[in-house]
Amino acid sequence: MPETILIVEDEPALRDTLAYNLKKDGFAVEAVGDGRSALASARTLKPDLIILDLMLPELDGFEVARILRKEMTTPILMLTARDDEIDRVVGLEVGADDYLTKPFSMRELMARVKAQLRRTRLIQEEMAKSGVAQVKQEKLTFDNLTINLTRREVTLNDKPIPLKPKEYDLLEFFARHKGQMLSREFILERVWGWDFIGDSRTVDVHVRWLRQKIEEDASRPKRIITVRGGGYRFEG
Amino acid sequence: MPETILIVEDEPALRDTLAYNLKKDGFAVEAVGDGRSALASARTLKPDLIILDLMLPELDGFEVARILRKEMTTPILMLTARDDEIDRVVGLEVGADDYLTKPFSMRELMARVKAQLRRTRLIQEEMAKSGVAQVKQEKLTFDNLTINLTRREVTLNDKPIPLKPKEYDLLEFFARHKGQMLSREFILERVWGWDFIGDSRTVDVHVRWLRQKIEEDASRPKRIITVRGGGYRFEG
DNA sequence: GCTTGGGGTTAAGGTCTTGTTAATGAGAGA
DNA sequence: TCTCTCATTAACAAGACCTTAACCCCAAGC
Repeated sequence: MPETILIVEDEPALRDTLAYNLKKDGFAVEAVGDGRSALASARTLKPDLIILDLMLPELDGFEVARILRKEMTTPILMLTARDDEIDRVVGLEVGADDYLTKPFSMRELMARVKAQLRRTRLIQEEMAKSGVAQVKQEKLTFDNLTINLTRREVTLNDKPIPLKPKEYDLLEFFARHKGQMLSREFILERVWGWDFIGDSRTVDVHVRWLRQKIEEDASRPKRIITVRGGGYRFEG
Repeated sequence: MPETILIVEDEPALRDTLAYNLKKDGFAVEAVGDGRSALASARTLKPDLIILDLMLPELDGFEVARILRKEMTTPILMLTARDDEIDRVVGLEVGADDYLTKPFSMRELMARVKAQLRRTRLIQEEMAKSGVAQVKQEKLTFDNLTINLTRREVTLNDKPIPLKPKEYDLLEFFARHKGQMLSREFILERVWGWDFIGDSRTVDVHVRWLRQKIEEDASRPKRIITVRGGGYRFEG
């Protein structure tokens, strides 16, 4: 439900500030520090907006933007250090949707993020209006398991699986972080909310319910793997 | 065919500079100096983008933007004199897509104009690809339920169903977003308006009334489905 | 084999969401 | 101004859902 934002910034201090402020405003935030992880995260996370620093280790922002542009229409907000890079950033070469020149104020960034997201929503609206209301349905697919983000519905072998709200949230979160080991604390923070006070065993219970619904054999899970002493890992 | 840009700026010097530079880059430019003409031009000209100064005689930029937003999705780039107006400009109150704080460089303006237009073009391509009809739809039909958009009338089994204004708005909105989960907040924002302050339970009540009128068995709805923890979903 | 600790499993409250109804208020039109 | 319609909100009921806590089981180390 909350909109997801991917931050790609190698400088830890700025990255944290960005993440903090966006979270405070109710966004689901994921932050990475290099180009290669950026690609990976963008692909599995399917964020609603990407904040991308131009200067990056491994694979610079130019490259990342160019690649992502071919794969998705997700709006990209570029962070540049030098004013004279603007032309390349916004031009056909990269195709960012917006940019900010460092240093910038957090207020300005928030304003631009919101403007960008609102535009996206407006456009979808427009598409719906101009005819058959078939907006593209966003989905995450793993074999015979599909999570339809637009419908907030999960199907297994094309049969809808009724999930309780928290189960769905949890599964979506797992799916967006496929292959990563996720500690109970991390899951609680992101799915339940930073203000959740309670037992981390709560996660276990929900995992069990999920397993019963999406695993072939819940007692021998293949999708949601237990990492003893660590947490869980979703394998797809 | 060149893209058309409408400039709304009361200061002649700046207006001419803007027009000159945009023309030089191949845009078709129309420039006006006050809010009232802005509305008129925007309506007849249907520009691809509007550059709108905040401070205007007759009708200020806030008002102009607010009015135009309800009529069209044309991207609006706001020019503001003061940094602290950003929040209002980009916020829900006005809904500009981008803004520039005076003074700004022409290069920066051009960059933002192009970014904005680029995105619009991208989206249109996307729309074309997904085969969305260009023609305005007159009716939306779902089995035995028909929504006549031009007449603003709903029939079930060819029998007209009397709907109250908000009920109709809500139903049309659902219909245009068939298959999408819609949160109460989203519905409120779109059907009630950006500026609606109030209880999200309001939606529930209207949904109930709608269900009573268009569902076969209102207590076991097949069209307007409750998505627990999420909102509602119209299934057609 | 035994011990230990983490994870699995279950069911009982307690809490939160939604459905439903009715009263109040706002606004249009007579 | 009065009347009527419609929108909004409050309040309660019903039921779905979440959390906790208790108990069980298994894996790994001894």
